[in-house]
Amino acid sequence: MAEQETQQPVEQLIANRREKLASLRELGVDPYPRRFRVPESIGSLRERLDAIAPDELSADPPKVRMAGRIQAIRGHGKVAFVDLTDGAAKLQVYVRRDRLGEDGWKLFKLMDLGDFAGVEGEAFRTRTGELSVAADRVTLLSKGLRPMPEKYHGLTDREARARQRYLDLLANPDSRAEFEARSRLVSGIRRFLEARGFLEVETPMMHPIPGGASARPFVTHHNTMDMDLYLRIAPELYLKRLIVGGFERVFELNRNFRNEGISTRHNPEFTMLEFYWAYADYELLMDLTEEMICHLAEQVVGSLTLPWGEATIDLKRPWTRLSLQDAVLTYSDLTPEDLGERSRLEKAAERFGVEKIAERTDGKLLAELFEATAESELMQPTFITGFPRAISPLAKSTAGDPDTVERFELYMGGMEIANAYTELNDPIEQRRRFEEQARATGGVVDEDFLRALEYGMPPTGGEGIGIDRLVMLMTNRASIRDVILFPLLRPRLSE
RNA sequence: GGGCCGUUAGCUCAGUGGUAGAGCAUCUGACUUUUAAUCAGGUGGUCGCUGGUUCGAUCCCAGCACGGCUCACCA
Repeated sequence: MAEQETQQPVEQLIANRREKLASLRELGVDPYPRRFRVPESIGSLRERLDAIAPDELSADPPKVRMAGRIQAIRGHGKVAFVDLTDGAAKLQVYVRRDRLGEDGWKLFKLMDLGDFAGVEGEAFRTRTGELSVAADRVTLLSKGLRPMPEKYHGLTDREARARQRYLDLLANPDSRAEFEARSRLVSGIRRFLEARGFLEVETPMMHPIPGGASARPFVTHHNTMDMDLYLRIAPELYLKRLIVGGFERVFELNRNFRNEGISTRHNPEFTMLEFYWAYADYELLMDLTEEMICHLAEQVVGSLTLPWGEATIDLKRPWTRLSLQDAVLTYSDLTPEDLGERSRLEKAAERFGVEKIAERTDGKLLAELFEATAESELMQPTFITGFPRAISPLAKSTAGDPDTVERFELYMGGMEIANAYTELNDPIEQRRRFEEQARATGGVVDEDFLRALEYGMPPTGGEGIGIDRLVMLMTNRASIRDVILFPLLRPRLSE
């Protein structure tokens, strides 16, 4: 209907395909049939056929059956070559008019790039040696109405790639490979931890009290209970309740939500691994972290050296361990005296552009100086230790040094990757820290968590690893948006 | 939120103060072993949106939208 309306260009291309769709229906063809069973993927079919010697293949051509998306059509008059792909692999189909018959050929001519097709035929090799299937029958499995991205350059516009990820995955094999790598990484983590007796658990994503980190939460509301809830900023306090409950090794690998700025390293929802290990401490966690990340790199990348922009990250163990203070001293011209008394510290902070100096504690200033001087320089895997107690409310203090805690952060590629500590399990000390924090920032004390600690929590080591950033490192991507299938973007008004 | 940059055909990209071009895709024709098939011809544009300057703006200026990088916020 309404054919005389002014047609926009895409609409013309769509109209072409809709006309073919109508023609197919007139021929009695269902353009969206219910099923087309295939015994195997194109990749596995290919592999099987590749193993057959050429003369054997031509002597006794195997009957094959496969399905996939039409990626290319090279027409040659009464013959055509079609690339059929299932995303992972592709196999060429040789279509002949005399082999399909008039009806089959007419039907084939109504197919377009991007349509899904089922093919039955015989395998053979062309004279250039290309493994192919001579089609006896081509069945339309799904008609596409929109034109596919260009075959050679793919889809490069970064905004379009993120908004229409399905097109990115279709058109850019590299992108697909990176998300497959992400999947292998996540599954590798599960197997690694399960093999060591860790139990995967699921704790609430909606919290009555946000806790476990200091970021601003997203707020939502439950109507029938008439209560505000916060999307979790960290699962930490729930996982430790499970340690209290007697699960001695637990992990959770899922989303956290933080209502903060967006950058190449921050997405409002991101994936975090947190695990807790009873009777362990942060020293053991460092060993486990080295072991796990090396294991994952070998599994996902196949190597312990990771290309990272202009640099190369070498995961060979052992990794450098450096205190927060030594890191600042190493990556700046500051002296130990500059980091000593308050006035010197403030001066140093000012010199490196730290803001709100007056209202920040000594420990916070040191951490700020670390960020300003060392963080972006830490390319090789480095455990930073010696964190001030004042910025670590959930960590146990170092023996003989009440101002420092048993905590480390792992840095690689100039990014924070992990954060871990020997968990504070003294309920009285934990209450003091919470109350101190509540006074300073106006937060709410999680009484239920404190009550759990009062029942007794064993000495425990706990760690969080930012999975998106780890994927960035393993796939050499500079932006977190490249490793999240559907990163948050503002909606576009048109469309 | 600040700074810098970008937005041209479905896709990938050129380009100019005088109403826009290429390749791929699409359409028509030729072609029975091609593979970024080839050859010939055609269709396709609100040059992100809105204003301003100008005889004339896709181009210059301003605002807005969306995106990229970066700083800030933030672990």
